[in-house]
Amino acid sequence: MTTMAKKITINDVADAAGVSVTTVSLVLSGKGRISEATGLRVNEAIEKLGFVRNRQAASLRGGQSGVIGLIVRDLCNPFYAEMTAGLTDELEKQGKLLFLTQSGAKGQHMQRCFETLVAQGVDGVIIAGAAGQGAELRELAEQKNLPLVFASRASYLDEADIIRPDNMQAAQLVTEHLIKRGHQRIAWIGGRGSSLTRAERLGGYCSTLLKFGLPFHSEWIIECESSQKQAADAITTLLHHNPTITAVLCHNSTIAMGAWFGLLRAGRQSGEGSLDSYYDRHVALAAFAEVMDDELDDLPLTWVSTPAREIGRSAGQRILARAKNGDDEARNQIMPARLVLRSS
Amino acid sequence: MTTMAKKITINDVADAAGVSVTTVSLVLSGKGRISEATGLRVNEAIEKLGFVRNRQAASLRGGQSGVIGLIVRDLCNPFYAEMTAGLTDELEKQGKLLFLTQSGAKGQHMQRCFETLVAQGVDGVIIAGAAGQGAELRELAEQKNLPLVFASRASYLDEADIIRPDNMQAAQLVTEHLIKRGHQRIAWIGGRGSSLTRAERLGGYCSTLLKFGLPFHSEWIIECESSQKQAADAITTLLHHNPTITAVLCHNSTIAMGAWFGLLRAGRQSGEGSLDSYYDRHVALAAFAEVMDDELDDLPLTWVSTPAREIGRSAGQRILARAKNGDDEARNQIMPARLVLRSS
DNA sequence: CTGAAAGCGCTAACAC
DNA sequence: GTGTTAGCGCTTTCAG
Repeated sequence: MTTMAKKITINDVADAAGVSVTTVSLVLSGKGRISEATGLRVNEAIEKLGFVRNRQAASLRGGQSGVIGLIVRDLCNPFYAEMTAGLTDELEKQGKLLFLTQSGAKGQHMQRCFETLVAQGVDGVIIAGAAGQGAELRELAEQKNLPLVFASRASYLDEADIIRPDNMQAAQLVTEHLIKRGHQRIAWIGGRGSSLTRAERLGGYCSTLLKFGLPFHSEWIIECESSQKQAADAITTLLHHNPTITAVLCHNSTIAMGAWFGLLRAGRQSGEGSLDSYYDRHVALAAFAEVMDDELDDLPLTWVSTPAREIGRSAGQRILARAKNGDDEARNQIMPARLVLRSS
Repeated sequence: MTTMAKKITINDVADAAGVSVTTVSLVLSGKGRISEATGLRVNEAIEKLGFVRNRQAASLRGGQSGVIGLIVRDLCNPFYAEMTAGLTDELEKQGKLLFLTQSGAKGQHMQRCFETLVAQGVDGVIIAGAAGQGAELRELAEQKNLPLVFASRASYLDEADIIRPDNMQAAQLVTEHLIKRGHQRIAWIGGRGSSLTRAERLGGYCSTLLKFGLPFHSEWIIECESSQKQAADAITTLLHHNPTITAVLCHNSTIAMGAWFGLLRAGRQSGEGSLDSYYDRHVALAAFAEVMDDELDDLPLTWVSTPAREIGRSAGQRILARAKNGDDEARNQIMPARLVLRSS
């Protein structure tokens, strides 16, 4: 603690530059037409004094705070972490800032978070993982006349302004890919029955099978925790009882890793080769990936990705658009998945 | 967009309750002695009007904003994600809020982030992953008279107010554990040579070996990316060339998973049993874990954890303490690791 | 093109 | 206990 550095305000700058505060403010925001000379003088003074504009005061008077609030269910979940990273990137790029709050796994603190953010004067709120409180929140936001955007992993019917992955299309994409590679007996491993994301993906998987006139067996759909060990065991059992299966869809990267080790153990390594040469020996693996996982680079599998980061970015653009224009345009934005092929 | 709800201020509340703004303010902050009756009346009015206090205005006048800024290197890194989660938890518990910014992997945006946070009037800044810019930042903060706390994964010599894991102690802990279980030939797998965290851990590992008069072989220390495949290959090669090794320390959970599969493949499964019965057959595995990883539950290994979440929490407490008291007390806080035993 | 002055919503002296 | 009043630092009419 050297010098109790007195806070520099635009008044000080105005004095130093020999102009009025209005002029300084104008220079700061680049609004009114300021003569080159004055502008220069003001900027010099700013530089010299090390002035930083107090945004709180600015927004108190002006209106927009340049701050967006995020309520995220659980930051440690890689999907949300990645989404949040994408969001801050986008916001910072636009010169905005983010308030981070966590609603808790079951959304216990949702209400409190929302209130806090409102009190801070945010220009909009993004909810990542609504935990079924969509309707109330939307009402609250409307009351306060505050832009609200949802970013989710699956669709919630009662919410309107939402950005989410197209889980069904993702599943269709990867299923169709496997079919086109000649696979006719495609199984599914991973996810809990209660997962909405999984349900949507299963929809895409089943519908694609139907579309190609392929058989659908509910015994080929294995529920399983996201654990490599469980996945390895699951795939082993599955193939033991259903040796004709030639391809397996994995609900996420952990499952995929586990499945791969399971295959290794069973001597039926995954591979992308044509069926003719691998029939009855190799089983092809494909997986869903919400975040890029370096681990997957080592595996000979094809995966379909719905970049969480992109969802974060879009959510950022969206909330800013809504905060700027009084109202909004597009709603219910669905982010398509991309197929990433592997040979290895 | 139903009604352009006019913003409610304490003036409205004061009117509605038939008191002055001071009284309302006092009730809000619970400071002055307010009579039971008035307090009740004010709160009723607040409730009825749906008033939310504008914190920007409050902090503009009062001083403290109740907001802390975080500059994190990369949110997608599980360590930082967990740390950030712990931090927001702590702050929210204390009624504070967090601004989240990302400095980028190489700290490219550090300066800009810092400026932005200052402009927003934060009460303090936490830096997670300083990327060697500690000194400049500390100077900047001192200039602005702003509390600054570092949260790191390893020690940076030029930074003072820092909270970090005790990597050396962690390594000592786990190494000593292995030795006490009878292991005398302990190898190391994982991490890049450029990692400071790894260097500190290696220090603890080596010094413990020395302390117990055990041999140290540099060939037993394998550098390796955090990939299961590479870890599996590395441990296989290692044991092939050095079959007498009885235990392996893994730099993180991915390495541990990979090592375990490598052992499986080689038929030398990890186990915690006494050496007598497993000698020359089983190899014991131990690992460092910065975040709890469910995957590890499946593995028969002992690990030592430095909870990233705790570091976040401590950083939160610390910055708040510094923001409250003009100055600080403890510095360079080192978070000890905890040994978690497994039998399985 | 630039300046004077009126607040944004709230808090903190200081009165009563 | 409660009311009056003067700002916090900035933007924004409205005059020059």
